[in-house]
Amino acid sequence: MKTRKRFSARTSKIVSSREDPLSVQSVEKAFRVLTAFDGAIPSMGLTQLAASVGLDKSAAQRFTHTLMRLGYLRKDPDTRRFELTVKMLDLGYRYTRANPLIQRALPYLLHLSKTTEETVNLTVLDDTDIIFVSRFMSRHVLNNDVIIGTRMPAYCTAPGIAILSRLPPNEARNILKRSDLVVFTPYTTYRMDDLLKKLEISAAQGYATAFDEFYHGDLSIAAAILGQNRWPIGAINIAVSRTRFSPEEAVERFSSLVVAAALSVSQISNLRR
Amino acid sequence: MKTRKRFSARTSKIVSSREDPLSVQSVEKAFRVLTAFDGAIPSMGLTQLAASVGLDKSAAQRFTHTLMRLGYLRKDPDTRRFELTVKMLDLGYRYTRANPLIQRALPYLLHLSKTTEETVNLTVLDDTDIIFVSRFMSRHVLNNDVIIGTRMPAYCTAPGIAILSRLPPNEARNILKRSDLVVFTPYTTYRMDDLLKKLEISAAQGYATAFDEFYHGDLSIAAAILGQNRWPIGAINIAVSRTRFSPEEAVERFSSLVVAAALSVSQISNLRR
DNA sequence: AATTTTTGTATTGCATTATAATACTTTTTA
DNA sequence: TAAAAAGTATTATAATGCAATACAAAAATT
Repeated sequence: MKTRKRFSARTSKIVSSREDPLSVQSVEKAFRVLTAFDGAIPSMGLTQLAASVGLDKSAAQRFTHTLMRLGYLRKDPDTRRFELTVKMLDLGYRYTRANPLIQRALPYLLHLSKTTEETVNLTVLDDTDIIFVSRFMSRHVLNNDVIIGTRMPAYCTAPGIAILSRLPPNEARNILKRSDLVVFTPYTTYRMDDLLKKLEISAAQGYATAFDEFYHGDLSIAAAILGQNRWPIGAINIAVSRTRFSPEEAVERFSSLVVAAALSVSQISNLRR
Repeated sequence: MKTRKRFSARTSKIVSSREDPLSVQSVEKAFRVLTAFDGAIPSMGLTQLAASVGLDKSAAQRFTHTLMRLGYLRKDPDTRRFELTVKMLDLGYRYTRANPLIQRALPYLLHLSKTTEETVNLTVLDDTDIIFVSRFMSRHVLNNDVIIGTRMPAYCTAPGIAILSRLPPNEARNILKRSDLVVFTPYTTYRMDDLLKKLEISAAQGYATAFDEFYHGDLSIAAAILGQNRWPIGAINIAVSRTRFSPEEAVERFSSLVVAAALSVSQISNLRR
């Protein structure tokens, strides 16, 4: 009867291991535990954690123990709740330091930041999102809760459109199709044909714009960075506040700077096709 | 007889598992693989990776496979070398968002940053190091390769001294003893009794200073943030360039601001003992 | 250009490791 | 104060992860 219980209990696991026998399930579970914590759920007790990641108490126990030993998790001695440790930052730090694009772009971003005194970002694409990987905020900055690691949908951001516009058209189209096209503001471009038109315009002029599409009052101008195969590997953008510039002024002032910086970081001689 | 076989076959592993049978070794190995990459070694082939983390090729194969499936590692299709993906940033991001100290401190840091127009940092202690967890750079910034996640030795930084000075004296002493006291500049404080004196001064005046101790030309003033038990949980510092201020001017201008901000973020009514 | 060596990929039987049940302890709630 | 819930510790079992091996594909060398 013991065996029977076990059998029924593990059916799903057996299936999943069959699907990919090379994959180490313990590792996957450990990451399930780690990624159970975020801004909404900053700490959990063992039972709560176990429930939230779909493990039994024993398993949760072993993984929390392991992750504590490795230093990524700590348990508050009073509340006995688990929380992430600062060592988690090491992981992101490793990526930043190991990434040649970020290292190569750094001086250009700094230069842009100092000459314009506006907010300058480097972003990369991850499926349907862009992720901020390097950021220099101006003192006029609008938005303080965009930090390194923040994700935004590609379709409604200047960097996202700039990157998509340099992908083969059907690739870009696929990404847009997969995207959850939410209307964040009255100015959000969300209709597929409007988005495709934006891509065309971006490809033609060499830079993309997004005015009030995600945040109210945010004017953003971006140009894609291309790798050796002319494949877009990221984007540089400048973001300014509508209170200080009109869209036209912003384009006039910053588009050529952004394009020039993106070209400098690109591993090719000319951004145009 | 089973037990006997176990014993002979895998002596080293048995030892380690005996020491801590609750720990999941696969997870530990996965993290060995992930943390093999950094600025110095941004990418590796399978064999090289296996050698560098002390796994055989089979194991390296399974862990890279697993980590790729989870999205933290990618393999360049041309070079077949592995590298970290931007998903690593998610992990650090989770910590930042889940950490109540960082969230609580944010508005005060922003305020400091805007009013002073100087570089403002929030740091926490991790053993003998401080780690930058939040940072607002001024345009006069000296040092561009300090980013979120950067570690520095506590003993030669203002935030480090500020934090240590609020620990029980023998705790602070133990940390200093464990520290590798490197002389970075001619002004680095590295003798134990000088360091202890710095702690005393910091405790007495409520803020710590570090002038040219790690970077030439860097003047830093820090105050510790205390938790409910008056235990230091981090520090706020302002860093300015010697080209623009003398140490005395910097102290005069910024020490009270830093102390006030740290007190505001602290969960107590008064920074003094 | 051919050969050797190195590196990467795929497969499999075996036994160690991870598992999950259970018992026990402590804390919280009623 | 009792009951319930949460956390901790232990252990037999078998499924998982292991490492050997074979195969394939690039580099490196001749």
